[in-house]
Amino acid sequence: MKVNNFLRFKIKPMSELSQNHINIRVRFAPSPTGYLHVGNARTAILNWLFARHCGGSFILRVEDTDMDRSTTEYYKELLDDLKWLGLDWDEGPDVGGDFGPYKQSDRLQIYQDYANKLLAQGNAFKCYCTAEEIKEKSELAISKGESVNYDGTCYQLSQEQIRQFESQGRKPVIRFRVPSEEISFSDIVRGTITFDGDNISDFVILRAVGIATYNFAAAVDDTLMSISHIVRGEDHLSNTPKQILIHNALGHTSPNFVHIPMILGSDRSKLSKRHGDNQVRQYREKGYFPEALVNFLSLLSWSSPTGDELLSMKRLVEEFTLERLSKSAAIFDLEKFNWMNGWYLRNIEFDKITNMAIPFLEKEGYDISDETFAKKCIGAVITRADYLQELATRCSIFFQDEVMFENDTLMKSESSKKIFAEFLNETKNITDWRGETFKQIMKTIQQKTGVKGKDLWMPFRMALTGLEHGLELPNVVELLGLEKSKQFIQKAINT
RNA sequence: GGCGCGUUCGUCUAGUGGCUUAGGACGCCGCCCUCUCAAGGCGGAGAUCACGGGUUCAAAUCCCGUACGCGCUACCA
Repeated sequence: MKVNNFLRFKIKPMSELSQNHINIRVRFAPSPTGYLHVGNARTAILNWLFARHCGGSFILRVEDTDMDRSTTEYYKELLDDLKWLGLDWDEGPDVGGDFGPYKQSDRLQIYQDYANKLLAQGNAFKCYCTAEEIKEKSELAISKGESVNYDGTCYQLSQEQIRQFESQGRKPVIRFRVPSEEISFSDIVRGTITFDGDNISDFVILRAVGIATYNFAAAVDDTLMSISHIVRGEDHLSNTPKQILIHNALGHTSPNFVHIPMILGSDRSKLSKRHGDNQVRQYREKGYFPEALVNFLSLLSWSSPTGDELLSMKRLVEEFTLERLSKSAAIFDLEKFNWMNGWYLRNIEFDKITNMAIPFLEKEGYDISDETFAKKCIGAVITRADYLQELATRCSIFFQDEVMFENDTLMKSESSKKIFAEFLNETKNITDWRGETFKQIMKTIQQKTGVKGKDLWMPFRMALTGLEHGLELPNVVELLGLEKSKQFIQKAINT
């Protein structure tokens, strides 16, 4: 039987007007079971933007109730990646706060107490069914076309039955008893959403080992931490009625819900390793910029009212509102992200770029003892790279001792041999070697040999860099220096 | 299987009943610049607004249905 309890569960919708109040409290609640996923990063970013836009609080809560998969190593890396993104939090496991502790593993007693309260109130019950028994029953239900619900085996156990289970060594879990009624709530992105309790199974809130499960811990903490808006991924939409049920049973008011769309891979399935890099750390290691990642990720399912896309953190904070969140999932388009990062590469202050790029050059094994030289190399290739690792790779032409030709047929022609020979001849007495000098020599070669344009420049580019297309040669030779330039041309002649 | 959510150019999106011959960005193509390739500037192609019904003088925008996609259905989060 369904009892319409709509009014009881209805969440008062909060308009953007009231969001300007100071008591906006949002949280990012990751579990430290791996490196930060870009989807989670986007959730963190949106929470942070919302909090900063409203002058509210951004809280970091670590959900490590899965003891098997959570590690302190990942916990540290998580914080590190969030900081790298430029996010900061007002309360969290590392900075403390009035609503701590902020690590769920430090709150286990709280969950046990609340579970006992629900037990005493009759909102929960001990269940001795094994995982195997439950699985068997749910498969049967599916085969019959029914929704997979707990069948109530342990609702009314006698003392005798309990004794029997205990003597078998069974440890009970605590399940929440889902009432047979409608659960309705207002999602700021999606509007009113209604679930029927009859379609929700009695779910475990406390494991046999006494540790709370996600839905329970999250529901308890969100109210205890006075969270005003839960901004999280759409994959939690179906968890929401369970959490509301818990809030309600505990006599708490539910926060506002904001379910943001998922980020998908190119084939529209959930973004995973298969699609390439899906961790913040991977982009970080390739030399993408945090401000570019934040910019790009915030534009997945959100847009500025101005229509602009290149947005600083400052502008994102100023312009971000929940109203402009879209409902549909977005594909992570690496090509567009590359473009955006490339834009940052070319627009961030050059000194900052070089400081960030130098470690990447080092990693390539280049000799960067001459910093001025390294900077010039970076400047020479900056328009041809989208991220620092690519930039470093492109700098190889300045540090290699030998040129590997992409295509050597170009250099075997009569005219190529002629212009190369002329080059060696012209540089015999040169001491002052700059790009201008090279240009002059090229002009002279052209006059003497009659070779010009592509036929003149292409062989030189191939001889000096090994590439058919690429940099402005005067720049290249200046950085290469006279000796190396001559040496490379000599090698080209011998090819 | 059940329940929930979603669906505008290849991709990210604007659009909240007439301002829309559906706008912008990435990518693609062309032109300019130029020794080449980038970068930059300019321009172009690209969407019967998933499909089918309604409501309305008028619908991408409101309602219903269908299809497809995604999520949840764990003693994961």
